[in-house]
Amino acid sequence: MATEQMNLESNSSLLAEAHPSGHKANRRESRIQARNRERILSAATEIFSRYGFRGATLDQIAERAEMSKPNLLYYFSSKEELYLAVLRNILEIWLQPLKELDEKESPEREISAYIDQKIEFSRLYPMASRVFANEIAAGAPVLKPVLDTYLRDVVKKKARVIRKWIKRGEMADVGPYHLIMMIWAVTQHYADFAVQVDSVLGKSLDEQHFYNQTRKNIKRIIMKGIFRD
Amino acid sequence: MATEQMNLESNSSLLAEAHPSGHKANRRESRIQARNRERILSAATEIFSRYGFRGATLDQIAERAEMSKPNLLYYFSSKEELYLAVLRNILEIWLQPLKELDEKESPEREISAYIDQKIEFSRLYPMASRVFANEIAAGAPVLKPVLDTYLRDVVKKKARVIRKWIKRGEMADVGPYHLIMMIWAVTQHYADFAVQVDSVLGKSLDEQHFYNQTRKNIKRIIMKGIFRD
DNA sequence: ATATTATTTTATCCTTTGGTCAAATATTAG
DNA sequence: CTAATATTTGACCAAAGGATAAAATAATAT
Repeated sequence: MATEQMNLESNSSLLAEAHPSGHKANRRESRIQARNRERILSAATEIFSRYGFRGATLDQIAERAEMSKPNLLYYFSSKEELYLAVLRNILEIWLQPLKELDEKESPEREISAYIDQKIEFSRLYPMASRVFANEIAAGAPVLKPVLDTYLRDVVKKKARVIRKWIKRGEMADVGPYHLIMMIWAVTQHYADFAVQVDSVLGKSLDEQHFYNQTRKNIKRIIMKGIFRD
Repeated sequence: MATEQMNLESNSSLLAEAHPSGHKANRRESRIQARNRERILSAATEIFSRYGFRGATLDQIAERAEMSKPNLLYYFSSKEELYLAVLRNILEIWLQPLKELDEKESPEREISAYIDQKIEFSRLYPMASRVFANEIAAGAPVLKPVLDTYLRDVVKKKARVIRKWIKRGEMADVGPYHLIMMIWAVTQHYADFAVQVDSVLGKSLDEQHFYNQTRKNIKRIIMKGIFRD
């Protein structure tokens, strides 16, 4: 079992919380605390990805994390809090690559790099991707406020970058938002629908050959679709 | 509330079941039966789409369908059976457009039509799309056998069609499977991630202008990506 | 109209689940 | 080594959830 987990310290003020985990005002996170928190988050990511927020049970998560349920609740005092911690864990790195789009670089290089990073995310954190997808598909009960403000602003800013490239005649005149969402859709598909991909092709992004082939195909079509060759 | 519902009689042997609803060997479906079944399926689609199989509750579904829970269970004798009925309802029409890809027609026309149909599906049945997405993301506990056989075969057949077009030099040399999945991903995105789209753009496929703009953008990029202009 | 069948509801059962408590058991500090 | 603190667990609880039984109410057929 791939212990899918990612680090994220820079909460950049969104979804921020007073205490690192809503506990008492602890002085510092002990080694054992850090270890258990991580184990729990990893287990939770797995279970939430499979059953969604409502469908996941603390018993399952606790079992995956190899500890008793009360022990789990000692670290995260409610299911909601745990779910929030998992989402917080995901959102920032999900969005990070987009933030890096730089108008001063060539669109070819930038968009190509963006696609690479998104596919890499799908490969490294498929479960996280599915938790995120699940939250969105469920109507984003938790993330909606963040999407409405933070995500919206980031995307708007980057749409402006793309528009600039278009005005400079460096790429085709496509809807910037649609382009961004198209890249999201295609790259996440291989994580969110991994089972379907496996049914149809018998392959997964874990296989390097398939991974590269996927990357090449996606990039070929999109790049050719927005640049003159 | 759009009463999202679709008809599907031709079960084409997959996911088939003995009796129309697993009940006693009823002679015929009465008017009231048909009406209630439909109401339940519609309600179930809505609730399952929001909470997944596990997260959905019969109470919620019954309430949405405006009947008591035992009454609901009179029509579908278990939650599983209801879920299966919903999925059955979805799968065939989800796949129908792909089946229509015809090698004797020009790839431009065929792929263009395919994209159109998939977007239309996202517009008409967003909840159904999310139920399907949910099932897949959850590891396809119910649909896996069907995906492994039926879906696999259909896609393989159509990949062959695309390969033929490529050999004839009528389109670019892209991986047929990746092309198909790319179209799935992009078109479904607007249904499965509708909330996100709304957060970022404040628009939905329900708005005709946005619908057309989306369609145009997707097709522009993909078509340009696989055809020389 | 009456018997038969179909539909609906009320009451109920049993299991699961999120969460609490207080008692143990480790761990760390002095 | 001992006191204080942190971690862990077993026993519970109340609410929710899937499902059943049996009685009541409608429809339909003859």
